[in-house]
Amino acid sequence: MIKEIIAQDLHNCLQELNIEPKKVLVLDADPKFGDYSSNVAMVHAKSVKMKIDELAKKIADHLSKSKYYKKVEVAKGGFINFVLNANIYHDAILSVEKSKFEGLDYGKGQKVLVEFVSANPTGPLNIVSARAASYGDTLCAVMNFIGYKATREFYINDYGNQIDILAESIEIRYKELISGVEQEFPVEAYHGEYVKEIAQKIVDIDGTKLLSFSNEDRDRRIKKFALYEMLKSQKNSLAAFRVEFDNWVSEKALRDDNMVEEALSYLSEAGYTYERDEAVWFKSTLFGDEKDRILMKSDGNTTYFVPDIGYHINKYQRGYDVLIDVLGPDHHGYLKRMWAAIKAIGYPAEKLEFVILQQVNLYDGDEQVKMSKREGKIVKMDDLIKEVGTDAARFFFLDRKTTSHLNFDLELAKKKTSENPVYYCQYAHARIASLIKKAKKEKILLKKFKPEQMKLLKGKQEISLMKKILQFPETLALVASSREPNKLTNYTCDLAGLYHKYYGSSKMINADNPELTLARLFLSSCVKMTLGKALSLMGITAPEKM
RNA sequence: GCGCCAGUAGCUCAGCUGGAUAGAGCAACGGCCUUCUAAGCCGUAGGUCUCAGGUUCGAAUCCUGACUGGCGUGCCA
Repeated sequence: MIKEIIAQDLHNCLQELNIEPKKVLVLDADPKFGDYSSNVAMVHAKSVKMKIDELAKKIADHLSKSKYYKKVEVAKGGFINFVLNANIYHDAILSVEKSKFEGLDYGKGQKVLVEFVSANPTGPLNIVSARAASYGDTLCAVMNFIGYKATREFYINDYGNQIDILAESIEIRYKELISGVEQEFPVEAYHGEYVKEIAQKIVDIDGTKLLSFSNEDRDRRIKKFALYEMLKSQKNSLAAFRVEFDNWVSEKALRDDNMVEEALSYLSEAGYTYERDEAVWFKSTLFGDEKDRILMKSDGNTTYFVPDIGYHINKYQRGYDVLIDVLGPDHHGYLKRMWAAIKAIGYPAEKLEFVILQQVNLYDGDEQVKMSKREGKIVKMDDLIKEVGTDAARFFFLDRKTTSHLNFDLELAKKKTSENPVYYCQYAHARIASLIKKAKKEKILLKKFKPEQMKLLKGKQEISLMKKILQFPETLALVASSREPNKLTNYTCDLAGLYHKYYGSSKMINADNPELTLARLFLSSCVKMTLGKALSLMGITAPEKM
C-alpha cells in the first residue's frame, strides 16, 4: 500500500520532469539503505540520454520536496533510497487495525475454479492428497479473502476400471468372511485393510444375502456401498484436515449426462478425429501436442481422456474466468493434450491453468519409505494427522514451492518440538496474547490507547514491524496471482521473527511509561491480528496460550 | 530419443518474477531467565548460487549448450 504511494509519486515526478514514464520497481530496501528504494533512474537514463547518477540526483532533488519523505538519497549504482516520515506508517497502521484487512479487492470478483485432491475413491487419502489439500485450500482461502470468488472442487472418479477392481476386491473379502475360507487374491486387487473393513460392514448389514444375488446385482450393490463408504471416509479425513469442498462432481453423473458422447462429437464435428487400426484418434498434434491421442480404443471403449475432456467442457460451460487444475507430477504429460482438446473445441485455452505439485518423498529418519497403494503400504492422511497434527502438517506442506519435491521426514515431524517452524509462528501469537493479558492484570488496558500515541513508535524495530504488517495485503495478492501459497508461510515466519526480536530487546510493559506501553501493546496487538489472519488462511490454529 | 521439474551453506529450503555485500530454519560452537511465555533472543562459523558461454547499467534469477538427479513418454486412470 505504501509502495503504491511511492510509485505514484515517482510517476508524477517523471511527468513533471518531462520524462516518459516506464515501469519502475519500488523495492523494500535493506534497512541500512532506507525504507524503500527504486531503480527509476537506471530504467530511464538511456531514453533521456543522461548518466544514471545525474538523472538519479535530479529525480531525488525533485522528490525531496514531497511531504512523505524524511530523506531521499542517491546511492551507489543509481538507486534512489527513501526514508519515510514515520507518520506515514502510523496512519497506515491505524487504518489497518480498523479494517482488519477486510475488503481488499485485488481479485476484482474474478471467478476461479480450483480443482484439487480428486483422489480415486479406491482407498483412504494419503499424504500426496494431503499436500494437494493444503495447497488448494489455502490458495482458495487467500483468493476469497482478497476479492476473488474461488470455488473448491473435488472430482470423483467413480466410474471405470479402478472401481471395478475395488468392487471385486471387496467381493473376495466378503466371500472370505462368509465362508471362513481364504480366497485367491489377485495381485492387481486392492490389498489394504480398509477393503476388509468395508466387506465386514456389508456382512453386518446384509449378512449372506448377497450370495443369492445375480453377479450383476451383487456387483452393483457392492459398488454403490463401497463408493459411499470411501467417499465418507475421504470427507472425514479432509474435515480433520480442515478442508471443505464447495463442489463434489461425480464422473458417473456427468457420464449419465452424456459428457462422453458430447466430447466425442465436439471433436469429430470440428473435424479433428480420424480412424486408424480400428481406433478413433484425436489430431492433437495440430494443437501443439507431441503425438496424436487415442479417444476410442479398438474394443469400442473410450480412454480416460474423453471423459476428462467432457469434464473440462462442463467446467467451461459453468462460466468461470479461470480454471485451475491441481495435479500430481505423474500428470504433466497430460497438459498438452488437454490444452489441445480445449483449443480444438474452440474454448480459450489460456483460461485453463495447471499446477503440478511435485512428489512427496517420505522418510523415516534417513530411510525412504516406499509407498504403494496396491500393497496397502501407504501413509494415510489420517495417520499423518494423528502423528503430527493438522497444524504442523498443513504448514509443512505449504512451506515449499509447488515445483519442489517435498521430503517429509516422519521421524522429524513426529518429534513435535521447536524444529517445526509452525511453532515459531504460533508462539509469537500466543506470546502477544499472554502479554496483553498480563498488562490487563496490571490495569493497563489496550482500549485506553489513543491514536496520537502512535508517534512514540519510532524505533528501528518498530518501523520494521509496521512495514511488515503493511506488506500483508501485497503478499496475499502475490500468493493469489502466482498461485504460490508458500509465500504466505515465509511471510508469517518473517513477521513472527521480527516480533520475537522486538520482544527480546524491548521492555513491553513499563509502569514508568504508560504511554509508550500502550503504544507498544497496540503495535503488538496489530502483529497478533495479522498473524492470526495469516494462520487462519493457512488453516492453522492461532493459540492464545501455549 | 523427446518432454516436464529440480540443482543455492553439512541438512531442509527462501530469494519480492532482473536489483545493492545471496538469506532463514535446523545441525555445530559461545553467551542471555530471582523481572512481560527461553517453543525465545544475541553472537561465531559455514558459499566458485552444478559448469561454460550469451543478453545489459546490473544475472542465483532471462537465453543457449552441457552435466547430475527425479518423473513422464501405453489402445492404464
